[in-house]
Parts: sequence; structure tokens; C-alpha cells
Amino acid sequence: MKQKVTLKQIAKELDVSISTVSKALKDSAEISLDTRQKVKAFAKLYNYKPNNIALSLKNRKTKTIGVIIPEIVHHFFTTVIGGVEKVANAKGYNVIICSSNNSFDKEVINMEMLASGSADGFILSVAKETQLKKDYHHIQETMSQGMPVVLFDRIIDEIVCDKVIIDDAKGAQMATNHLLSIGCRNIAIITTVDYISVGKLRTNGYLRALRGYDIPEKEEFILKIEDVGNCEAEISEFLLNKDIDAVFAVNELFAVTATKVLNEQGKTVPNDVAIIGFTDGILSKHFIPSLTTISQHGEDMGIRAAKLLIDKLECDDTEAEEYRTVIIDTSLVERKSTKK
Amino acid sequence: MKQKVTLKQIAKELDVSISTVSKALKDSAEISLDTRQKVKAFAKLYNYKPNNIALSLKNRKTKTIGVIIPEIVHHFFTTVIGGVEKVANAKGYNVIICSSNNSFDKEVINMEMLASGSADGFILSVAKETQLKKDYHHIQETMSQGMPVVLFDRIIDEIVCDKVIIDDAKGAQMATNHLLSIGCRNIAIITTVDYISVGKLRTNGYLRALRGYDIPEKEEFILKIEDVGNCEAEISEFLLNKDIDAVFAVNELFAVTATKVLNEQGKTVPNDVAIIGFTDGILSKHFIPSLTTISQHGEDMGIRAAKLLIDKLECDDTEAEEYRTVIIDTSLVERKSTKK
DNA sequence: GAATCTTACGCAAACGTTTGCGTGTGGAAA
DNA sequence: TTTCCACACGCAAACGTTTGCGTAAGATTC
Repeated sequence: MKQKVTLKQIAKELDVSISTVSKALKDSAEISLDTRQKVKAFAKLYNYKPNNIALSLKNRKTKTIGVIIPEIVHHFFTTVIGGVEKVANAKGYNVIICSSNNSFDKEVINMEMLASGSADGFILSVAKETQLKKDYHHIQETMSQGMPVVLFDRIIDEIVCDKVIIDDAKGAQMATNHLLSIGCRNIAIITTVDYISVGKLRTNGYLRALRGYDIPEKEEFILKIEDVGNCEAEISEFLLNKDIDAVFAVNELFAVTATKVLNEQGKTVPNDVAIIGFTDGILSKHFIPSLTTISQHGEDMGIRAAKLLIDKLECDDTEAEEYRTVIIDTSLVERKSTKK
Repeated sequence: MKQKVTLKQIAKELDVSISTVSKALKDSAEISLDTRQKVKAFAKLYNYKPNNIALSLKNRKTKTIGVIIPEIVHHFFTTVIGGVEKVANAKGYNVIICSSNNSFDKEVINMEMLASGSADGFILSVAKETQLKKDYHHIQETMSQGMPVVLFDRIIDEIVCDKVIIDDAKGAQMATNHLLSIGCRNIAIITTVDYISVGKLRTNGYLRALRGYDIPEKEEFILKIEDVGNCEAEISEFLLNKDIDAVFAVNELFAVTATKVLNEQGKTVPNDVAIIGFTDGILSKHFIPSLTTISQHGEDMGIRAAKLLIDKLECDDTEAEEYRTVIIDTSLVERKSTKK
């Protein structure tokens, strides 16, 4: 079991100094051609790789990006990560992914862990609990220590930093308008409780679209789900005997569940009720009927977020006091669940 | 923008030496109570956090686990990661996730990157390309440098190390037997090309189950898919006018696609054809009809893999020359696609 | 043969820690 | 007053790099 070889060992073997080895490997003109070749051959033979840790310590940067997301088993977030990885790897950055599991504490711990030397900057979508508690000290502290942060999707208005979002309200409006345009007039919405920022925004978009058609908002057409685990029962009760011709669901699971529940209640999608979802994931695509949905373009979000972060990391800190919010376009992916 | 505070700065402010500060923060008896309190108060005030990089360099370990998986946007792999994170975090380890994107080169690059200082050990499921090329030098090198590796799911028999797998053949046999037990006799299989280890094993299990019932293997009942992206067309052609009463698909996508195709061809699931899949993911659960499937218990795999790795990391290297292969039980999750 | 210039290398500091050991100070014992 | 012992602290090395600068030895110039 040969241990990893260091400059020091090479130096000793070749009976030169450490600095000579280091310079030789970098093809410094200071070192004679002869020595350079000898060192390089030796290094290759022993498969020398510089120790990243030592480099990080010396350079005071790690060339790695920390990504913290609320859930790792989640299609949307993983597509975002895919986008981040693409540009990060292209620019020589490593990506460390941590999941907060929607726990405030775990978010703080992960952030502090990565902030104390493991990452140069962060791409972050905050945990539910964080949105509820409104405690953002960990993010503020990280930023005040000079580490840039890019927030995406579940962002926080009070924090001044780069952000990548979609226009959730607009997307929801687009979804609702699509339902309206195919003739639906009794449109229910299945959404989340209000403290989830995106849920609230999507609800707003839904309401705005209704107003555009002079359709009064009906309390009984709005279902706000707190406990996702038990959504099927809630949705079932909500939908039973309700005189609706369309459902707008703010995520995939709600859309799929609504479809299932409607089937059980003897209604067919899209003939009796049209359904539209949010987030273009694997479920919407493969479900029967396939679900019309609003695509968030997760990969694009990741790409933009990574670019923003790397820009901040690589520009001189002097000119860094300018923050941008990138709004990714949503688009309507029309499938069978809204074909009348 | 206050920079991160170091021992040196605290030492200077308090006019003591760096070592005094370090020892004081560790409550060393060497330091007077008075000084200890002063230092701690100051450290808290300035929110001192030891620099992980420096610690890693000093201790020659990073307390982080490198996980490399073929795809990040993949339900099974993310559940495994979930399991890894659980035990890693509980034991004070960080988790770095990298995806090889099924590319051999990216797998090598990621591994070398993490191996050169960023991680103490690896949990790895190899890329398709790696299985095809049979080039494992990067794994061998990593291990010979003293970094333990745990392989899971897509493992490599030739490599001697800890492994966590399911008994793919047995799982496939269980699936096929289930179909046989409900009366199916003309069972097709939709599988992958043979160089994917798990695909081949599952095919073997299918064949073994058939033999158990003295059913001859029929070439025309076996579809091996190379290009997953185009599987719908292949499956459609394969299934057309075929006299079968059941399909065993080696993954979720194939199972869902088969169901869809059968529907289009005028057959219903499960009445005309029963379907069983492999991997208990989000699709199987929510599809209509919900799909009977073999669960791989991804989270368990992650948990076991992390435990194996951490054991290796924390035991004395002397007694480390013993490798274990953990076989996770698969289980049949019966849903509607096989209810006659 | 002396003065100067090149060439080829080594020294040492720095990044932020930890820790074994050395040491100055003060008080107590003799 | 001398000796000794705790006590409280600092020194320095080490982890593996990079890099500016100093400096030998040899080559060149006059």
C-alpha cells in the first residue's frame, strides 16, 4: 500500500530541494532542462498529484462550490444540480452537495461546515423551516465573511444577493390562462400553505388569471395542503362532488394525485376535468394521461446560478457590490391532460 | 466585510501566543482559567470557527466521504445518497457527491480530484462506460493509496473491496415467480444489454425462474435495449402482436413504457398483460395502474455502504485487510399491475 | 587574473492548525 | 537566602504547497 507521494519525497529521492521539484513540475525556466525532465519522469512514475488541501490552504480558495438543497430525492433539485455541475466542471470547479432535509438546523450546520474552509461560495435553496422561522443569520454571516451566495427557487427577499428564480406568479397565470383558453371556468387550485414562497406566488398567479377573465375567486376552490404525506386524503375530500372542470396543481405530486382521485370518483381526465401541473418532471411526462405542466427549466436555473456564482468568485472583490436577479422563463408543456 | 477570524488574530488582539489561544479553546488545564475565559469570550464574539482545511492538512484526514454515482437525476441513486448522508452526518462526516454522467473519463477525473485531498474514502457505483471498458485503474490506484472504496449496485467483481449489492438475480427470479404464481406463462422480459452487470443478472434470474417451471426460454420474448432514449419505439415494435400475458421490465422506465405501449396497442394492464418492474421509485408508485415492483431498498444500501466505509476509515489499518459484501434483501411490492 | 554576469538551485516564509516540550516567574519550603 | 516546584505560557515543528529572493559555482568579459 504505497502512500500518496509528496513533493518532499520526490525531493529526497532525487536529492534536490522541495522548491526545485515544485518549480520543475511547473516548467519554471529557473530549473535546468535536465533536472526538469528528471523530476517530471519521477513524478509520473510515482503518479504524483498535488494535494488539494495544501493548495487550498495556500491559495485561500478551494475551487469548490457548495450546493445546499432542501431535498436530495427530488427531481427538480437534481436537475438544477445537473446544470450547476455542467458549468462548474467546465470552469474547473468541484461541486459539493448537501441536503438540508428541509431542516433549519441541518441547513445551518451544513452551511457552517462548508463555510469553514470547504467551499468558496454557495448555491442555495432554503429549507421550509428556514422560510417559516425567518432566521437567516447563517446566510448573512457567510456572506459577511466574503463568501458569495446565490439563492435559487426558494429565495428570500430580505437577503441581498444574486438570485435565480422563475416568475412563479407568471407561470401560474400562464397555466391558469391555458385552462381558461380551452374553455374551463370552474378551476380549482391545489397549492401549499402560504409560508412556502413559491406556493403563495403561484396562488397569486392563479388569482390574477381569474381576475383577467372576471371570474370571482371562490374560497371553496382553493386547497392549501400542509402535510404532503397525507395529501391524497385531503385532495379526495376536497374534490368530492365539486363542480369543477379543471384543476391547477402547484406541483407534480398534487397533479398526479388529483388525477388519480378524480378517476376514483368516476371522472376522467381530460374529458371531465382538465389538469395542469407545475414542474416538468418524470411523473408528468410518463403519467397516463401525460400531464400538461409548467416547466421550470431546472437545468437552466443551475447553469445560471453557477455562472453568477463563479463570476462573483473570479472578479475582483472591489467591483462585486452589484447583485443580479435572473428570472428564468417558464414554459407551457402541453400534453394530454388538457386536451379537450 | 469582516474576514474570517483566525487563531493568529485572536492571539494578537489578546496579546498572547497562538498556542495559548488554541489550548484555551480546548479547555486545556495548561492555561489559567482566567485566560481561558477571556479567549473563549473573544472567540465567541468574533464567531471563530476552526478552518477545516488547515485541520485536514494537519490531521491528514478530511472527515468527508466521496460519493460518485452515474447519474444525479435518478431516483434510486438519490435514495442511496439519502442513506449515506444519514449515517455520515450522524458520525460527523461530510458527504461530497459527484456524478460521472456515465462517462468513464468524468469518473476518473472526479475520483482523482476527490482522492487528492478532498475525501477520505469513496462510495461508488461505476459508470456504464467503465463497465464496458473494464478499465479500473483509477479505483485500484485510489485503494492502493490507502483510501477505502465501497462499491454498490453496479459493482465490479474483479475489484477486491467492500461491496453492497442486492441479489439482482434473486430479485428478478422473485419477480418472475410472482408472475408465474398468478398464472402467467408467456412472460416477456425487457432488459438492458449484457455489459450492464445488473441487467445481465436480472436476465439470468428471469431465466432461472422459467426453468423452475419447466418453461422453455424463447429468444423472441427477450428484448435487450441499448439506447434508453429510444426505448419506446423498440418496446412498441417488440410487443406488437406478441402473444404474452406478462412483462418483466428491469427498470421503472421500461415498465412504464411497456404499459403505455400496451395501452396503445389495445391491451389493458393488468387484465390482458401483467407488468412487474424493478426499482421502487416514484413512477411505479404513482402510475396508473400502480406498478408491482421489486424494491431495492436504496436507502438501506446507502446506510450499509456508509457504515462499511466508516468502519474501514476508523479501524486501525492493521486489521483492515478483510472485505465484506453485504447483500441487501429485495422485496416484492405488490400493486395493481399484477392484480388479476 | 579580477570583475561581472548567468545559471541552477536552495532557503524560508506563508496558509491555519495542534501539541510536545522548554522556560520564565513566583511562591513555598528548607 | 537558596532551592525547588507548579503554574502559565511560548516556541517550534509539522501537514504539503508556492514563490520571491539569496547565493553558490561556473562562464564570460576585459
